[in-house]
Amino acid sequence: MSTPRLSHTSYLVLGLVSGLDKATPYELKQMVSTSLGYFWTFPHSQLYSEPDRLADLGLLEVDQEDEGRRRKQYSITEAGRAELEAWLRDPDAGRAEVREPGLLKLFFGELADGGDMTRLAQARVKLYTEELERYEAIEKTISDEPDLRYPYATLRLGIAWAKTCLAFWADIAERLPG
Amino acid sequence: MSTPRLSHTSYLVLGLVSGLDKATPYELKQMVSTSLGYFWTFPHSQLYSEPDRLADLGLLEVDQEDEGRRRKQYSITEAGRAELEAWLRDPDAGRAEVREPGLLKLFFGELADGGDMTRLAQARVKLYTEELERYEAIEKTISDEPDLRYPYATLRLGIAWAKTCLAFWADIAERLPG
DNA sequence: ATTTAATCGTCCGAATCAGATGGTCCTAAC
DNA sequence: GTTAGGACCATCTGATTCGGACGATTAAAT
Repeated sequence: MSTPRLSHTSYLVLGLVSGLDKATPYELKQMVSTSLGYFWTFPHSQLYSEPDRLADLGLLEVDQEDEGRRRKQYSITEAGRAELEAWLRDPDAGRAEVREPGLLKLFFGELADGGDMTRLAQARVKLYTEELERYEAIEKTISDEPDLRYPYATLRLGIAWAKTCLAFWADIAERLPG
Repeated sequence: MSTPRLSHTSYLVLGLVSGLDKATPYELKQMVSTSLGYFWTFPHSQLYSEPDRLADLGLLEVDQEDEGRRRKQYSITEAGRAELEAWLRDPDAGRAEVREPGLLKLFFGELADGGDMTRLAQARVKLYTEELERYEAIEKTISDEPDLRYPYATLRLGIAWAKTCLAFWADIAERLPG
C-alpha cells in the first residue's frame, strides 16, 4: 500500500490533529502560527485543503457541522496514526533549507556599492534582535511545561538560529566600512 | 515603471549573470550548486526559464548559438543592472525561512515511541557532521581569495548554521533515553 | 567505429503559494 | 432588541514553483 507521497504539510497536519485529538483547520492555523510557523511558514490555504486530501486517503476522518459555519472537525484514523508513526520512526529526513533573503544580497556584495552591505547588516541585526526577544518571551511561558517538552526543543533551535544569525550579521556590520 | 515583481530566483540570476559577465543557464546551475545551493536549493528548471523571463522584461540580453547545442548566453542590460543595484541598495529583506525536516519530526516527539527521537537525533548529528566537513573543505580553498570575500561570508553563515544544528542535535541525543 | 559517460536543454503535471473574497458569529453601544 | 463593527472562519483561484522525466549533443574510452 504505497500512499501517494505525503508532503511535510501532510505530516504537520497529521501530527497536529493527532496531538489535539480533534481539530478544525482554523485551529491548525492557530497552532502553527504560534510555534513552527515562526520560521517555517505554511500558507493557511494548505491547512484547509490538506486535511481533505488526507481524508480522501483515509488518514483522517471528517465530521462536519451541518449548520452555521459548517466547521469541519478532523480526527486521525488508524491508518493515519500508522502513517504518522512510521514517519516518526524513520530517522531519515531530508536536508534543511535555509532561505535567508539577506544572505542572498550579501552573496552579491561585490556588486553593491558603498555602505549598502553595512546598512543591510545593521538592518538584519535589528531584525534578529527583535526576533530573539520575541522567542525569549515565549520561552518564559513554556519552558517548564513538561507537556511541551518537544515544542520547547523546537523553540530552542529557533533561538539558537536567531543568535547565530545575530552574531553573524553583527560581525559583518562591524568589519565592513561605513 | 513597475517591473512585475521579481522573485529571489530573479535576483539570483541577475546577480550571477552580472558577476560572470556572460553566462549560460548551465553555468548558473554549476555556480549555484557549489555555493548558495548547499542550503538554498533552486530547481534547475528555473535557472533555465528565469533568464528568458528576465530577457522578456529587458533585464537580460540573449545571444544564442545557432548550431549544435544552441546554448544561450545571457548578459545583463543597463536596466538589469539598475534593478539589481536598487535591490542591493535596499536594506530591507524578508524574514528567513528555516525548514529542517528533522525538526518537524522532533516537534511531534511526544507522539513517537521509545528511542525514535534518539535515533533521529543521532542521524542528524551524523548528517551535520558530514555537512560541516564538506563546508570546511571548501573553506580552505576560498578563504583567502579576496575576490570571494562575499561568497566566503555566505559560507561562514553556512558553517555557523551547521555548527548550531550539530550542537543542538547532539544535545538532544544526549539528554534523551536510549 | 562503437560504446559509455558527461554535458546540456526542454518540457510538463503536480504541488505550492499568496491573497482576494465572502460568510458567520459575538459583543457592546444605542 | 437592533444594529454596527470587528473578530472569526472558510473557500477559491490564478500564478508560480517544483521535481524530475526525457532527450539531445559532445567528449572520452575502448
